[in-house]
Amino acid sequence: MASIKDVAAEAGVSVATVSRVLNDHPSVSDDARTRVRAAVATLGYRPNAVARSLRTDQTRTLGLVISDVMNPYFTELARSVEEAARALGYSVIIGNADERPELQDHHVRTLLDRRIDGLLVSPTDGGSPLMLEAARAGTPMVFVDRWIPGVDVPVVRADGRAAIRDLVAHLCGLGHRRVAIIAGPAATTTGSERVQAFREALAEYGVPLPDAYIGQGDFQAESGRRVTEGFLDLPEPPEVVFATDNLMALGALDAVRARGLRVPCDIALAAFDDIPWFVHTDPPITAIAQPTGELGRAAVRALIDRIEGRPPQSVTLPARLVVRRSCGEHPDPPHPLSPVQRSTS
Amino acid sequence: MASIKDVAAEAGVSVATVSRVLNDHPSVSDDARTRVRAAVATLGYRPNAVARSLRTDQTRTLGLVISDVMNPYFTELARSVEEAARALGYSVIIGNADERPELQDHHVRTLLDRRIDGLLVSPTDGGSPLMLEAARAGTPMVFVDRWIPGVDVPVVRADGRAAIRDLVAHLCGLGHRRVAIIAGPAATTTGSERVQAFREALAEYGVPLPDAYIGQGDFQAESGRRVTEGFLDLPEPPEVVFATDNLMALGALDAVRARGLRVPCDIALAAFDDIPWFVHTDPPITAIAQPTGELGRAAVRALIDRIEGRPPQSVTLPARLVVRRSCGEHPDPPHPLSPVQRSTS
DNA sequence: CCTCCTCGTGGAATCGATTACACGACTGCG
DNA sequence: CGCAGTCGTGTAATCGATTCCACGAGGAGG
Repeated sequence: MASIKDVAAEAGVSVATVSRVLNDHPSVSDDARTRVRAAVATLGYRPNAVARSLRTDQTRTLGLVISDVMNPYFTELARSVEEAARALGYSVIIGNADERPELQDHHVRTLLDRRIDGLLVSPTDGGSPLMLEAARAGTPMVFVDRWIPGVDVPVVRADGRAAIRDLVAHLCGLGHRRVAIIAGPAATTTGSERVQAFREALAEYGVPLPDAYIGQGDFQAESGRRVTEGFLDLPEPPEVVFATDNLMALGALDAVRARGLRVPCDIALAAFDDIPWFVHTDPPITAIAQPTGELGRAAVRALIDRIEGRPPQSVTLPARLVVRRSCGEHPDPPHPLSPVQRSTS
Repeated sequence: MASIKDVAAEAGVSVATVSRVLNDHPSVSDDARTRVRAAVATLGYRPNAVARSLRTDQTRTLGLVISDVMNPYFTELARSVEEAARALGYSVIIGNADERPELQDHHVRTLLDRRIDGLLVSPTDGGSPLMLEAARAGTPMVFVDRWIPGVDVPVVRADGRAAIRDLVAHLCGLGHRRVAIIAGPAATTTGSERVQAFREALAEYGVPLPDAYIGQGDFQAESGRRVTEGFLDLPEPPEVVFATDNLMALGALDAVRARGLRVPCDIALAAFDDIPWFVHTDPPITAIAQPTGELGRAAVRALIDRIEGRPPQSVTLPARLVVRRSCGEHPDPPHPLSPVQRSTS
């Protein structure tokens, strides 16, 4: 592959001049500029990004470590992050932690070794020493969706509490009193926050949330299935199951089906994180939707602010409830014919 | 950040010795080795991958350019590729082309600029000059899922023809005669191959495939919706719609719903590419499943063979039909000797 | 005792870029 | 005509690693 020296030779100038042309430095004569441009074209020369990064100490690359690529929420997040970064001239390298702390650390380490300019993380656990150390060492970093408390790193996330209150109002309005929740790992902020918000909202309606109705999941489909089976085995099973992410909702649906039960007649179901497929499940699933695209854009903005020396800021955006049919019909149906997607705010 | 020089100073040896310790070179005394190890630990030193890559001319990184990350099929492919690559000591950088040739070229270019060791591509179009050029220039490359004809690059893919014949048999056995297909872009091999296989299989049953029943899609949900609406507007709409990817099937389902029609009573639906959500749609959707994980692993194996100087080989794996309820029930009750695999929901 | 190996080590070149500095040519002004 | 400034360009240092080569010490063998 042609190097800058080959271009210099071909154009009859020094490498310094070639470099200046490449970087649009003003003090280059028109003559030299055109000769260099021609040489670049005939040789099909492309600057070696590795060499350039070594010299300039910047890679124009962002690392994104997410908890689980197979979760459509994170896929969409990754997509919007890449899009926003590309618009600002940055590339993104994605690391998939698969909800496994050691895999998360592996990716953080290799990203750091590659000297990425900044790191976007949705932590799988409560705080790996590696990440803490990186943050302390001054690696530009922003948490997205989940975060680690007590670390001085901006956080970009959605606040689901209002939407969870709306959901509880919806459920109670439907007459449900025995409601259960499939929690995410307590080590994740989203895991504990959603349970707490749910409990508080229920309390406002005088509805208890007994321990037996709190199942411990891990944000993966299989755990949703397992926890739901536990609920169904209870002497008095819940009337509603609220899965705190979409994958666990899928598992819950599996478990309900496997027993030959129907949603919502036999048991109601709601989920955190809305995805396109929820419109088409049987029945369409009531879910809490995050402004995923906005989240990704805001996270990139914050990180690049931090990288380029501007003060970054944390961002919290509201989530919203999207009512469908998986929790039962309203006793007074406003529009009995409309099949899907009503949203409340 | 500490460099190799700092480690050398701390350990009281030369950078050459540090490098030898880092790379497990045999001729280093035990004494020096332990001193270097200690220095590495106290400084928290990590080798700079950028500098190393510049010197060794290898990045131990693979590029993967896929057509659309939001398509669960490709998400899964990406995941299995990353997993297989990691097991062999390589990282993966994913580029999402979003079915747009210019975006595909953008990613190929930045990947090449970063001097990745090899490129895995699922081409969005019939052959960008950039990719052809890269292949000719000797960049290790492997096509996965889709490919560009006439280029000497190994291909790892699933052959859907047998499964499509099974699907046609299933449809004809159900008594359907007016069958339509939503095709992918003709420029992609999968786009044209699936239509052709479908047409040939239908011919064996004496069923025609009129032009009016061939809709042109682009592998995105919106096109599935648009094409399906066109079918429904026909004076004699089809009895079955076969979407050649899962996203277009989703769009088709949308369009059918929007008309207040039901699957499969009013119109049957089948899709290429099976995904977990198809079990839970209303009704569960009959689909052709690819061995996605195997495909990803085989592609990585082929590419790394090529990179490390072993002869790479093309791989073709069979896809298989998964019958669910979206094409209607068999007229004759549960028939266990069906040649195709039934899924238990 | 001298020679020849082997072994561990360090010096220095190298990868492909960027950029500080020096230098020569030219311009303009006094 | 001479001096100062501007402009375009080239030389060389540099980034952080790897690796070839040379060198000195020590052991084995003649």
